Amino acid sequence: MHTADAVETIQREMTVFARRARAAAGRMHPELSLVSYTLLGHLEESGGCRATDLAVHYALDKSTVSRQVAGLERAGLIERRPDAADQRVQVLHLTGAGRHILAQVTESRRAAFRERLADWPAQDLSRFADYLVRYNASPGPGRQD
Amino acid sequence: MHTADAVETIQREMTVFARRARAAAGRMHPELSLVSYTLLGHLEESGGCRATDLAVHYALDKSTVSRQVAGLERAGLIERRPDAADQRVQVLHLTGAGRHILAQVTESRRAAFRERLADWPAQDLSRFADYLVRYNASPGPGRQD
DNA sequence: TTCCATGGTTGCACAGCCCAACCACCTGCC
DNA sequence: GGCAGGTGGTTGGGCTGTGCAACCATGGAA
Repeated sequence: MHTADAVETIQREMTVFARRARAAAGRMHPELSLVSYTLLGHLEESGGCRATDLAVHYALDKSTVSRQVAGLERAGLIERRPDAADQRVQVLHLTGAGRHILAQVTESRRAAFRERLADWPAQDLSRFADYLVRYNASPGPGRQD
Repeated sequence: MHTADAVETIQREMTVFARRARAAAGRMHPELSLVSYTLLGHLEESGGCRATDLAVHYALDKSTVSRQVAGLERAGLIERRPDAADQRVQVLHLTGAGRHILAQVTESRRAAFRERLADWPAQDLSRFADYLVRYNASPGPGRQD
């Protein structure tokens, strides 16, 4: 495959994937949208952070994050803790329930991916993962984090 | 990288990508949403098809496609032609303007991807493209096409 | 001819998003 | 101290994309 074709293909396939991912996530886990899942995952990974951090990391408007966070708190999946050093700040943390749901959804997502990738040779899997990381890590439009 | 980790990584990175793609596309091309772009692209590629075909291919509700198509027609980017064999059917075709805009957006998207992938070795590009095709082609949740 | 399937549209509701305006707090400078 | 400008967060308003359900028109088979 020539380089130009490869770039073209990557563009098209990434787009197709993006077009489907949200809907697929919604069908798989009606209880936790793709957005919520992502935010929860980030909280777990970071061990708690501010709403602004989430907004910056995901290139979302702070109002969007604010409403998502409000929803997640209403659902009892996260809690806000005051920051001792700055009264404006609320540090967001997963609750037990949040951690539980996140683990469940992660597991079922993982199972779906595993099934889908079941017949891939290990080396291909590993390379694919590497390429995705490299792609997402590269600077580009829509990447302000 | 172990297989389990690779699967985990692929899941996470694909999700991150999906989270960003729509917004990035919107920022890059306010005149043509990711959805419209995708539909136009499919029309170009297929040389004209029915709304139902689009809906099936992209796992969208037919009402969604109907509205998208209406918008694209209003914008003068596509036209509907009656199907001689079935009076219910409207075959959708790109107009000259549609072809023109699609080419522009494709080119600028291609440029963005190219820049982003500029320092990738050709072999990696080609393998990455191949993996994405393979992934998208595999059956899985959210894939009814 | 009658009945069901299929292609498409419309009404309705909802999620996710952004922008702008706003409040509360922090920080630096006078 | 006190004011100005920056920062974290919320709220109001509006748009797009989406699905579901109900509907209409046409096609096709019993």
